[in-house]
Amino acid sequence: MSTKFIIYDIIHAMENLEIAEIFETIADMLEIKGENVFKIRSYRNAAASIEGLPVTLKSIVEKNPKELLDIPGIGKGIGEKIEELVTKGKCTYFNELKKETPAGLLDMLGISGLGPKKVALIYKEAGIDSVAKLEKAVDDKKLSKLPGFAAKSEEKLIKAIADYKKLKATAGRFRLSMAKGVVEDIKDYLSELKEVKNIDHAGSLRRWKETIGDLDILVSCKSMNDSEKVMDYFVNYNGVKDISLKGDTKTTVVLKNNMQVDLRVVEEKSFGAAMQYFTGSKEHNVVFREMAKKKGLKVNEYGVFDSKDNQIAGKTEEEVYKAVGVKWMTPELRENRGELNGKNAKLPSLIEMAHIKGDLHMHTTASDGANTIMEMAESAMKLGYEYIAITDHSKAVGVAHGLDEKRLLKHIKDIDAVNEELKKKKFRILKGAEVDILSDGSLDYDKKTLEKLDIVVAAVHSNFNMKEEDMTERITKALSTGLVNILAHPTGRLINQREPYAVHMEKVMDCAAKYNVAMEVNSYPERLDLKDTHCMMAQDRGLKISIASDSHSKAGLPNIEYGIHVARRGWVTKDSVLNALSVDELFKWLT
DNA sequence: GCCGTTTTCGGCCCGACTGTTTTCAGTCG
Repeated sequence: MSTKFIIYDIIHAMENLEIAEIFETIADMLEIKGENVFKIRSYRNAAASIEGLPVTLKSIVEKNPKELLDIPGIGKGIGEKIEELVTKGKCTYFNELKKETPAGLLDMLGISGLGPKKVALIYKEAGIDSVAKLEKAVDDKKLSKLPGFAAKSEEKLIKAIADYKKLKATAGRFRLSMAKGVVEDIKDYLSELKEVKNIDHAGSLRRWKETIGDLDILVSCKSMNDSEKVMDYFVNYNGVKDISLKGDTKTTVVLKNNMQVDLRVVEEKSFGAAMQYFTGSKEHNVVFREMAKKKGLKVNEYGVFDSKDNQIAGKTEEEVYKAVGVKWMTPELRENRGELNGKNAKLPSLIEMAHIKGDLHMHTTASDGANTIMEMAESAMKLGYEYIAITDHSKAVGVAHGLDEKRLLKHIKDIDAVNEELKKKKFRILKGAEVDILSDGSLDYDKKTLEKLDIVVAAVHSNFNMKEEDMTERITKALSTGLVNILAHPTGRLINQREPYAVHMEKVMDCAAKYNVAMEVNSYPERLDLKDTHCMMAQDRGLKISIASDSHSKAGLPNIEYGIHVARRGWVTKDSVLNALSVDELFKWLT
């Protein structure tokens, strides 16, 4: 092996998410150091910008490093650091900072109530540089000697350290579907109070982010005199474990499942402004408020105010946007990806539930589903669909009672029979299968059997032992047979367990484009792994996107809602969605 | 460190809650 190859192997090509994380860490270290706050913000902006990027930084650097400067939030300094990270696999500035900042200090920042100033103080005055040492110091009552740390601070720290450890075990974020269930329950509970006029949830859940950090709920009352009553009632919700803080307008609790919930109470004339404010994203709001400022206006959670501090908008979100000269936009778009003032300020017309004509991934009792072919079809008709595809597991997934050739052939006949029955209702069931790409390098069935199917969904099932390069290779091999119509969960990973590698996704998408394979946005609550950025990557390549429920019961069909919203976050339009096609158009695409 | 329809310097979003203060800094979202 030549030296060149050895070096390439050692230097692991830096991925977008890793680079974003390095900039976040740099920002944390600069905060502890007490650096200029705007410099710190620049690093955080750059990190956020990189996270939402639909292309790899590696591909930009390879093409032309100067194009890095076109990315919002990235200038000369950070651009150079990205180039160094991509080509050399390291960042000198980052390494220098690391030398002067003990790693444990960064962990300590994760403890609620401890910010950079206090961490720096504890480190300087008491030499504490890890969560473990901090825990011991609190136990030994050593912290109370420090300025600003009285008895109450220590008491709070003990709790905060315990919470930190628990939250770390759950990686700090929760699945969208779980968060949705919890928030609806709390909203039901709060609406029983007659003082509550309006109630809705905001935050990343309203933006339908794939994972949720905490819940934000907003309530409006006729008079702020009622707010205390609302807060008292809220903290008595039976899921509440701890009350973190409680005031007239803002209360924060931690639920028994360690989820944090913020409740805000505002007057009715401010409800829209508060919804806008707390829906975010933070980056979207910063740009929005800057735009307002340029027009001599001020935006906060109570409304839009003119130079004389008169409120000119605030009751509804629409009027808040309008007052600043922006058309209201759906929360999924509010990520500062150019939706406010970018070159493409013309917003896309996004896919909607009403556009969906069918669902191309579901299971029946033949493998691990709970309902029959007919039951699934009837439920789909109730949703107004024209067609579905039955795609039971192949024999590769033994635990799911996957079908071998013989059982698949019988399954096909069964589907034919149901199709015959539903003919007069003009409903069509496509004969399909979900094959597993990683199993043995084949597509689980021979070519003759696969050609009897209308549609083949190829899935990459979780395999934590397989190297990313090997996964890419197997996917490429499978797609190049020309027998696959849809590629499902190409990362093979479940959310929160491991992030997919951007380079892997880029190669897979290029391959899918070459063989005209659609990418699936999977709505199964445990998955949702084709993320917003992946949808953008797919659309950039002209790929069709299949938004599927992957339901294992008739009750699971409406879960497609989650996939639709994730696709909307990725600016997916109706034209890109495979299952927005009519049944005739779909068959035309398949052949 | 980034940015520009007040442009190459001088800005950079806004407010609630807490604890320990004696009027506010730190943290958080």
